[in-house]
Parts: sequence; structure tokens; C-alpha cells
Amino acid sequence: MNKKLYRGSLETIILKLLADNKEMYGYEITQVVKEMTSGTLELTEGALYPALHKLEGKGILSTETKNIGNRYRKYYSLTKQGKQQVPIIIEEMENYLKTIQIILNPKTA
Amino acid sequence: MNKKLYRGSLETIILKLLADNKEMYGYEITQVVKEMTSGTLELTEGALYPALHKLEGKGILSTETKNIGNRYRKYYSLTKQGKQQVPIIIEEMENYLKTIQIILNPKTA
DNA sequence: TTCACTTACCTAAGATTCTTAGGTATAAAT
DNA sequence: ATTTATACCTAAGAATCTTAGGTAAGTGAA
Repeated sequence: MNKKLYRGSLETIILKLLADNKEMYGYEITQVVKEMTSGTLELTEGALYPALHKLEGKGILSTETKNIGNRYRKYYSLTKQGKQQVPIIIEEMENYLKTIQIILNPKTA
Repeated sequence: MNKKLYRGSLETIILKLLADNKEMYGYEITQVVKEMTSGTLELTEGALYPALHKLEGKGILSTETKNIGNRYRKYYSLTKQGKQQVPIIIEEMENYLKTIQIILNPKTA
């Protein structure tokens, strides 16, 4: 079973989930993706956290740290700028998927 | 217009084209992809040639250099090993596309 | 006939984005 | 008491891309 990510899709996945769920924390994202894809897609934390930090640095995500007992969770949500960008990024991904389909399946696509 | 490749798909594209076309040379691959996708996907030679060399090094592709007047073309084709691998690689890509669709479109996918 | 464009190969430096492999700490379960 | 799960993180290295070149022959237009 090949569980590697095709590079470039992680960012889109994060943004789509946050568009649907308002706010999520990192670990939650890994679990939700795993559930949604029945275990096919397992995001590694070594890829996820740097990606989240990068999106925050670009002003697309903002964070709020919440205390849960003695622990904390860092919740991410889309900024106003992020909300504007998401549909564009998702459309780019969908166009790309269609384009790949043309190559993989030139008769039906 | 975003023409960047989502990383990881170039190899699959090359192998699918060679499965359909028996033999092709590098420049031809860039042109065919451009035509098939109406200009959406433009493979850069800086990505393509190293990818071809890598696949040849792994024994998946073999080459035959043909003289065209004073020039030459380097034709690539699938080895026996390559022909065995292609359907597996294509299926992996298709599974991945479906998985991404689950995230992007959780209702219909 | 010269100059630009296309065809056709290539490489190298740097950027990006991933994997692998850790580390830290609390909470829950065995 | 120890393992597993939750929850954050980073750093080294690998892989794969972009960008920016270089070389050379064929083609077409001014």
C-alpha cells in the first residue's frame, strides 16, 4: 500500500478541511483525514505542522491556543484573506485533477 | 494560470504516454502533453529529462538514439519490467485521485 | 542571408515539500 | 507501572520540482 502524498496536495487538503470545519487543531486534522479516507491517507506530522506554520506565516490561517486541563491545543482557522483564497486553490486542484484524467484516460475524460 | 506540476505526477504521465505510444522522445512528450491538455500542462525540460534518465536508470525505460539528418533523437520505450509496473503505478495514481476527491467533495465522492 | 524561432538534447543551483526520526509532555488504558 | 493515545514540535536528508542557463541543427521570414 502506497500512502505517500503526491506533493502539493497537503496544503489544499488543510484549507478545504478548515473551510468546512471552521477551526481544527493539527492532530485532529490527521485523524479526520484518516477517517474520511478509511486509512488510505495518513498525514505525517513532520509534513503537517510545518505546512500549518507556513500558512499561518502567510496570513492565510490564524491560531488560537486553548487550554484543555493541563494541556493545550492550537486551533487553526481561516483568516479573511484565507477565506478568499480557498475557492481559488480548490479550483486549481480540481482543474489539475481533470487535466491528469485527460492523460490517464484520454477516451472518456 | 497555475501551470506547476503537483509533484509526483510527472513520472506517471511519462509512463502512461509510453504505454499508449510505444516509443517517444523527450521533446515530443512535452508537445503531446501540451496538445492533449490544450496548453494547461507544460512540462519543463528541467524536470522531464532528469525524470527520463531516472526511469532509464531503474530499468523501466530503455532508449534508442536515431539519426535524423545531422541531428539525433533519443527515443524512450518501456522495458519488459516497465510494462509490468505501469498498470500498478497508474492504479496508484487513480486511487490517489479518488482519495483527494473524497476530501474535496465529501458529499458526492 | 541573416536573424529569430523552433526543434532537441542536456545540466546545475536553488527552492519546496516531503519522509524519517527523533524530542517533550499529559491523559488514558491495561 | 507501563504502554498507548493525544498533542505539540524540529531537524536532517531525500526527492522532485523551477529557473536559468548551454549547445546545436533546422526552418521561415524580412
